[in-house]
Amino acid sequence: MVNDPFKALSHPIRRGIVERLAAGPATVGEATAGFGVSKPAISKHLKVLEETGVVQRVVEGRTHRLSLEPDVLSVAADWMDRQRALWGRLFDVVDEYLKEEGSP
Amino acid sequence: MVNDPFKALSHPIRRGIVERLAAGPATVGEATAGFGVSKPAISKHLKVLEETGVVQRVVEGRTHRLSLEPDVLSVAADWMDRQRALWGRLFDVVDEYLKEEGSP
DNA sequence: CGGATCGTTAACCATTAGGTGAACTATAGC
DNA sequence: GCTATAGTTCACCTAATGGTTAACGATCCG
Repeated sequence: MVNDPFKALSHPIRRGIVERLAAGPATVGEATAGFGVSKPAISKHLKVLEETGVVQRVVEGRTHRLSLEPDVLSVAADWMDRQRALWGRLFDVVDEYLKEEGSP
Repeated sequence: MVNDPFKALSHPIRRGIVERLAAGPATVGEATAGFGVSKPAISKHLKVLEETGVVQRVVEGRTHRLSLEPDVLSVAADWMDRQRALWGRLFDVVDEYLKEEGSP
Protein backbone atom coordinates (compact mmCIF):
# COMPACT_ATOMS: atom_id res chain seq x y z
CA MET A 1 0.00 0.00 0.00
CA VAL A 2 1.34 3.34 -1.02
CA ASN A 3 0.61 6.24 1.27
CA ASP A 4 3.42 8.62 0.39
CA PRO A 5 2.09 11.46 -1.76
CA PHE A 6 5.57 12.20 -3.11
CA LYS A 7 5.70 8.70 -4.40
CA ALA A 8 2.15 8.92 -5.71
CA LEU A 9 3.16 11.92 -7.81
CA SER A 10 6.48 10.51 -8.89
CA HIS A 11 4.98 9.18 -12.11
CA PRO A 12 4.14 11.55 -14.98
CA ILE A 13 0.92 9.71 -15.87
CA ARG A 14 -0.36 10.08 -12.32
CA ARG A 15 0.49 13.77 -12.32
CA GLY A 16 -1.33 14.03 -15.64
CA ILE A 17 -4.42 12.42 -14.16
CA VAL A 18 -4.36 14.77 -11.18
CA GLU A 19 -4.07 17.79 -13.44
CA ARG A 20 -7.01 16.65 -15.50
CA LEU A 21 -9.14 15.98 -12.46
CA ALA A 22 -8.20 19.39 -11.18
CA ALA A 23 -10.26 20.77 -14.07
CA GLY A 24 -13.26 18.91 -12.70
CA PRO A 25 -14.49 15.39 -11.96
CA ALA A 26 -14.40 12.89 -14.77
CA THR A 27 -14.88 9.24 -15.52
CA VAL A 28 -11.90 6.94 -15.74
CA GLY A 29 -12.06 7.02 -19.52
CA GLU A 30 -12.26 10.80 -19.67
CA ALA A 31 -9.55 11.42 -17.12
CA THR A 32 -7.08 8.98 -18.58
CA ALA A 33 -7.52 9.13 -22.35
CA GLY A 34 -4.48 9.65 -24.48
CA PHE A 35 -1.76 8.50 -22.14
CA GLY A 36 -0.87 5.74 -24.53
CA VAL A 37 -0.98 2.88 -22.07
CA SER A 38 -3.39 -0.01 -21.64
CA LYS A 39 -6.41 0.03 -19.37
CA PRO A 40 -4.85 -2.25 -16.76
CA ALA A 41 -1.93 0.17 -16.48
CA ILE A 42 -4.37 3.03 -15.94
CA SER A 43 -6.21 0.99 -13.36
CA LYS A 44 -3.03 0.55 -11.36
CA HIS A 45 -2.17 4.24 -11.45
CA LEU A 46 -5.67 5.08 -10.25
CA LYS A 47 -5.33 2.59 -7.44
CA VAL A 48 -2.16 4.31 -6.26
CA LEU A 49 -3.79 7.73 -6.42
CA GLU A 50 -6.81 6.41 -4.55
CA GLU A 51 -4.79 4.70 -1.85
CA THR A 52 -2.87 7.87 -1.11
CA GLY A 53 -6.13 9.77 -0.84
CA VAL A 54 -5.37 11.97 -3.82
CA VAL A 55 -8.31 10.76 -5.85
CA GLN A 56 -11.74 9.65 -4.81
CA ARG A 57 -13.95 7.30 -6.74
CA VAL A 58 -17.73 6.96 -6.88
CA VAL A 59 -19.17 4.12 -8.90
CA GLU A 60 -22.05 5.35 -11.00
CA GLY A 61 -23.55 2.49 -12.90
CA ARG A 62 -20.88 1.04 -15.09
CA THR A 63 -18.71 4.14 -15.01
CA HIS A 64 -16.58 5.39 -12.16
CA ARG A 65 -16.61 9.07 -11.38
CA LEU A 66 -13.22 10.31 -10.20
CA SER A 67 -12.63 13.52 -8.34
CA LEU A 68 -9.90 15.18 -6.38
CA GLU A 69 -12.31 16.14 -3.64
CA PRO A 70 -16.10 16.47 -3.93
CA ASP A 71 -16.39 17.64 -0.32
CA VAL A 72 -14.13 20.62 0.24
CA LEU A 73 -13.12 19.44 3.70
CA SER A 74 -12.12 15.98 2.61
CA VAL A 75 -9.15 14.00 1.51
CA ALA A 76 -7.55 15.98 -1.28
CA ALA A 77 -7.58 19.25 0.62
CA ASP A 78 -5.90 17.59 3.58
CA TRP A 79 -3.40 16.08 1.28
CA MET A 80 -2.65 19.41 -0.35
CA ASP A 81 -2.27 21.10 3.00
CA ARG A 82 0.14 18.43 4.10
CA GLN A 83 2.12 18.95 0.92
CA ARG A 84 2.13 22.70 1.28
CA ALA A 85 3.32 22.40 4.85
CA LEU A 86 6.08 20.02 3.85
CA TRP A 87 7.29 22.01 0.93
CA GLY A 88 6.85 25.26 2.78
CA ARG A 89 9.07 24.04 5.54
CA LEU A 90 11.60 22.87 3.01
CA PHE A 91 11.52 26.18 1.18
CA ASP A 92 11.80 28.15 4.39
CA VAL A 93 14.97 26.52 5.59
CA VAL A 94 16.53 26.56 2.15
CA ASP A 95 15.63 30.21 1.67
CA GLU A 96 17.20 31.03 5.00
CA TYR A 97 20.32 29.16 4.04
CA LEU A 98 20.56 30.94 0.71
CA LYS A 99 20.06 34.29 2.42
CA GLU A 100 22.84 33.56 4.87
CA GLU A 101 25.16 32.41 2.12
CA GLY A 102 24.27 35.34 -0.09
CA SER A 103 25.61 38.07 2.23
CA PRO A 104 28.12 36.93 4.80
CA MET B 1 19.70 8.99 -15.52
CA VAL B 2 17.07 10.51 -13.34
CA ASN B 3 16.11 14.07 -14.06
CA ASP B 4 12.63 14.24 -12.58
CA PRO B 5 12.71 16.10 -9.27
CA PHE B 6 9.47 14.47 -8.15
CA LYS B 7 11.14 11.15 -8.55
CA ALA B 8 14.30 12.37 -6.85
CA LEU B 9 12.24 13.32 -3.81
CA SER B 10 10.12 10.19 -3.83
CA HIS B 11 12.39 8.47 -1.34
CA PRO B 12 12.31 9.45 2.35
CA ILE B 13 16.06 9.16 2.76
CA ARG B 14 16.64 11.59 -0.11
CA ARG B 15 14.14 14.03 1.36
CA GLY B 16 15.95 13.66 4.67
CA ILE B 17 19.25 14.51 3.06
CA VAL B 18 17.78 17.58 1.39
CA GLU B 19 16.31 18.78 4.66
CA ARG B 20 19.64 18.41 6.39
CA LEU B 21 21.51 20.20 3.65
CA ALA B 22 18.93 22.93 3.82
CA ALA B 23 20.36 23.74 7.25
CA GLY B 24 23.72 24.31 5.58
CA PRO B 25 26.42 22.48 3.63
CA ALA B 26 27.81 19.29 5.10
CA THR B 27 30.04 16.38 4.28
CA VAL B 28 28.54 13.11 3.13
CA GLY B 29 29.01 11.62 6.57
CA GLU B 30 27.42 14.58 8.33
CA ALA B 31 24.50 14.88 5.95
CA THR B 32 23.65 11.21 5.91
CA ALA B 33 24.33 9.91 9.41
CA GLY B 34 21.65 7.93 11.13
CA PHE B 35 19.61 6.79 8.20
CA GLY B 36 20.37 3.19 9.06
CA VAL B 37 21.61 2.11 5.68
CA SER B 38 25.06 1.26 4.38
CA LYS B 39 27.44 3.72 2.77
CA PRO B 40 26.95 2.38 -0.76
CA ALA B 41 23.21 2.91 -0.38
CA ILE B 42 23.86 6.50 0.67
CA SER B 43 26.18 6.93 -2.26
CA LYS B 44 23.44 5.95 -4.65
CA HIS B 45 20.92 8.34 -3.15
CA LEU B 46 23.46 11.14 -3.41
CA LYS B 47 24.05 10.29 -7.03
CA VAL B 48 20.34 10.63 -7.76
CA LEU B 49 20.15 13.97 -5.96
CA GLU B 50 23.22 15.17 -7.80
CA GLU B 51 21.99 14.07 -11.21
CA THR B 52 18.72 15.93 -10.75
CA GLY B 53 20.63 19.05 -9.76
CA VAL B 54 19.24 19.09 -6.26
CA VAL B 55 22.60 18.64 -4.58
CA GLN B 56 26.02 19.85 -5.55
CA ARG B 57 29.27 18.25 -4.54
CA VAL B 58 32.75 19.69 -4.06
CA VAL B 59 35.56 17.31 -3.27
CA GLU B 60 37.73 18.69 -0.47
CA GLY B 61 40.58 16.37 0.21
CA ARG B 62 39.13 13.06 1.20
CA THR B 63 35.75 14.44 2.17
CA HIS B 64 33.02 15.67 -0.14
CA ARG B 65 31.21 18.87 0.71
CA LEU B 66 27.54 18.73 -0.24
CA SER B 67 25.31 21.72 -0.65
CA LEU B 68 21.94 22.57 -2.05
CA GLU B 69 23.36 25.61 -3.78
CA PRO B 70 26.58 27.43 -2.95
CA ASP B 71 25.99 30.00 -5.68
CA VAL B 72 22.61 31.61 -5.14
CA LEU B 73 21.86 31.72 -8.85
CA SER B 74 22.66 28.12 -9.52
CA VAL B 75 21.11 24.71 -9.65
CA ALA B 76 19.02 24.37 -6.51
CA ALA B 77 17.33 27.72 -6.92
CA ASP B 78 16.37 26.86 -10.48
CA TRP B 79 15.14 23.54 -9.29
CA MET B 80 13.05 25.11 -6.56
CA ASP B 81 11.59 27.63 -8.96
CA ARG B 82 10.63 24.88 -11.32
CA GLN B 83 8.98 23.02 -8.46
CA ARG B 84 7.16 26.08 -7.25
CA ALA B 85 5.90 26.78 -10.73
CA LEU B 86 4.71 23.22 -11.16
CA TRP B 87 3.00 22.96 -7.84
CA GLY B 88 1.67 26.46 -8.11
CA ARG B 89 -0.04 25.59 -11.35
CA LEU B 90 -1.43 22.44 -9.82
CA PHE B 91 -2.70 24.26 -6.76
CA ASP B 92 -4.23 27.00 -8.86
CA VAL B 93 -6.39 24.74 -10.94
CA VAL B 94 -7.37 22.62 -7.97
CA ASP B 95 -8.23 25.68 -5.92
CA GLU B 96 -10.39 26.97 -8.72
CA TYR B 97 -12.16 23.67 -8.97
CA LEU B 98 -12.79 23.56 -5.25
CA LYS B 99 -14.11 27.09 -5.32
CA GLU B 100 -16.51 26.25 -8.12
CA GLU B 101 -17.69 23.10 -6.37
CA GLY B 102 -18.04 24.85 -3.05
CA SER B 103 -20.75 27.32 -4.13
CA PRO B 104 -22.70 26.37 -7.21
C1' DC C 1 55.85 4.14 5.47
C1' DG C 2 51.58 2.27 7.58
C1' DG C 3 47.19 2.56 9.40
C1' DA C 4 42.86 4.86 9.83
C1' DT C 5 39.17 7.50 7.61
C1' DC C 6 36.01 9.15 3.89
C1' DG C 7 33.73 7.84 0.25
C1' DT C 8 33.03 5.37 -4.18
C1' DT C 9 32.70 1.40 -7.36
C1' DA C 10 31.69 -3.43 -8.51
C1' DA C 11 28.95 -7.41 -8.32
C1' DC C 12 25.16 -9.28 -6.72
C1' DC C 13 20.32 -10.00 -4.79
C1' DA C 14 15.32 -9.22 -3.63
C1' DT C 15 11.50 -6.40 -4.19
C1' DT C 16 8.70 -3.16 -6.42
C1' DA C 17 6.96 -0.71 -10.36
C1' DG C 18 5.10 -0.45 -14.68
C1' DG C 19 3.64 -2.64 -18.52
C1' DT C 20 1.07 -6.31 -21.34
C1' DG C 21 -2.96 -9.55 -23.15
C1' DA C 22 -6.74 -12.30 -21.73
C1' DA C 23 -10.53 -13.03 -19.04
C1' DC C 24 -13.96 -11.36 -16.11
C1' DT C 25 -17.92 -8.29 -13.86
C1' DA C 26 -21.43 -5.31 -14.34
C1' DT C 27 -24.29 -2.04 -16.45
C1' DA C 28 -26.54 0.02 -20.59
C1' DG C 29 -29.32 -0.22 -24.45
C1' DC C 30 -31.56 -2.40 -28.27
C1' DG D 1 -31.69 -12.06 -24.16
C1' DC D 2 -27.80 -10.25 -26.63
C1' DT D 3 -24.25 -7.28 -27.46
C1' DA D 4 -21.48 -3.32 -26.62
C1' DT D 5 -19.16 -0.56 -23.19
C1' DA D 6 -16.59 0.72 -18.76
C1' DG D 7 -13.53 -0.80 -15.95
C1' DT D 8 -11.16 -4.26 -13.03
C1' DT D 9 -8.60 -8.41 -11.92
C1' DC D 10 -5.39 -12.14 -13.15
C1' DA D 11 -1.13 -14.00 -14.62
C1' DC D 12 2.85 -12.85 -16.40
C1' DC D 13 7.15 -10.29 -17.92
C1' DT D 14 10.91 -6.84 -17.71
C1' DA D 15 13.39 -3.20 -15.90
C1' DA D 16 14.38 -0.19 -12.31
C1' DT D 17 15.01 0.56 -7.12
C1' DG D 18 17.11 -0.09 -3.06
C1' DG D 19 19.77 -2.77 -0.46
C1' DT D 20 23.94 -5.71 0.73
C1' DT D 21 29.21 -7.14 1.18
C1' DA D 22 33.77 -6.78 -0.52
C1' DA D 23 37.21 -4.35 -2.63
C1' DC D 24 39.14 -0.17 -4.00
C1' DG D 25 41.07 4.99 -4.25
C1' DA D 26 42.53 8.81 -2.06
C1' DT D 27 43.80 11.51 1.74
C1' DC D 28 45.23 12.46 6.33
C1' DC D 29 48.25 11.68 10.24
C1' DG D 30 51.28 9.14 13.54
